[in-house]
Amino acid sequence: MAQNKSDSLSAPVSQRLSEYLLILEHLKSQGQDVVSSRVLADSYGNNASQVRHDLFQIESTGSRSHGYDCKNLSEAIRSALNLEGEKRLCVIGMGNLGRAIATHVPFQNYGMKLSATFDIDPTIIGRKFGQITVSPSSSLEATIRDKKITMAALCVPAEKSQSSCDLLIKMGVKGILNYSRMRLKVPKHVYVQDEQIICSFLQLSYKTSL
Amino acid sequence: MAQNKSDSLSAPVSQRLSEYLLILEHLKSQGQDVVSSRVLADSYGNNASQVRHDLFQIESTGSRSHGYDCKNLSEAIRSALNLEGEKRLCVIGMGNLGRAIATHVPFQNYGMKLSATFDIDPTIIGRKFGQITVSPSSSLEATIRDKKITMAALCVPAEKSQSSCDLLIKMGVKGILNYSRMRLKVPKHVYVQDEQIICSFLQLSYKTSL
DNA sequence: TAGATTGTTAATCGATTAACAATC
DNA sequence: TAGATTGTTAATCGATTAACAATC
Repeated sequence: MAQNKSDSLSAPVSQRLSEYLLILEHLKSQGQDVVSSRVLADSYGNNASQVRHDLFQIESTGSRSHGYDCKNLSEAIRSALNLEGEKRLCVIGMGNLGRAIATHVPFQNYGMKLSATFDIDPTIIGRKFGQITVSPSSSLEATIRDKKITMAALCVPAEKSQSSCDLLIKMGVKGILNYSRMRLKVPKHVYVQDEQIICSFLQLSYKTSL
Repeated sequence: MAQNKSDSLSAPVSQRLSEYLLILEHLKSQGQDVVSSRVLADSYGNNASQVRHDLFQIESTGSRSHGYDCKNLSEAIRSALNLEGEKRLCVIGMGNLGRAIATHVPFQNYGMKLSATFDIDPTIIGRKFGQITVSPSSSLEATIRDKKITMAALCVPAEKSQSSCDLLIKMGVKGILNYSRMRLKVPKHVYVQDEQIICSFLQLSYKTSL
């Protein structure tokens, strides 16, 4: 057995594991039972050595000479990424991006549950996107507390983002995906991941200009 | 002087440079003329040493003892990221995510121009999001050719993504931001960046579970 | 068995951080 | 001048790749 199977995974590794998981789900849906590190690597776009090195860090159980059982591996990755249980999250700001997230992201397949969505606009409050009816922002504090929400996606305009963020943290939210155009100031115990869409385009622009 | 100022930047560096650029634009909008590596680092969330090391790789011109002139630095980063000129791009699939991109991403501030948006749904074709009226997917080939579009954001359902992608590549598109839930198969000369939103949430979930 | 593919360690490579001289 | 901050190199750290024995 040995070492650090239970230590936390580095960011590149956990990132890749979650992408392997999506690939596995797709393979399973196509009736594939087994996959080799080679095939996984071809699909992800890295190499077999890295795939095996990544999987070596979790409780994975490949069969030497036959590759990995898709179902087992999917479960091993889910376990390594702590996807068991049901983490509750909310979306703040139900413009087009908030709607896209509420409507199309398959949280329930990955141990998450979208428990609430919020907006301040009276013409949006009460509408339903995905499974959820939009609540007024004024009910944010009570809702987060009552539904024990621990994560949030922030999809509000730049001016509103820091104040929304402060409120979320005050109510005990531990992780925030920040889609707003402002960087957030947060205490150390809160995890913020910046997802400014323009940056993806800047990267795309740079890479295609080489 | 010396070495590799004109060589291409590594992915982590170009990534961070684009985020520094956003921070600089914000500082400028607040009337800040000058910024130190320390302040930039505090805002980005790394350390001053890394900021200087990153900026060292481009034609930046800080003033020892006073920091960097925001305007100069912004221009130096723009130049390093090849943001000069006007790169034309399109969005395929005008559901909520396509609309969010067309409406809220400030392409024109960063050397890009959204030249077309496409959908197959007749109830969406002809509507206007951002500056652009949605075109029918049937006109995709002609439009990409005529408007010399070189980049695309793919926001279509999983089933449609590979065929849309093939068409884009056939018409000469060099870079694709893939928001669809499928990994794409592309020839080596095409750059694809996967942006599956669920992966951001998986990462958030993992980090907040530690 | 022979062939394929994993598990695992070691080697390489690249990215981050530290340090400090240069200088505004 | 003294203090602040950059520019730049070297040291450290971590991530990726290579290699191959184990084994199904």
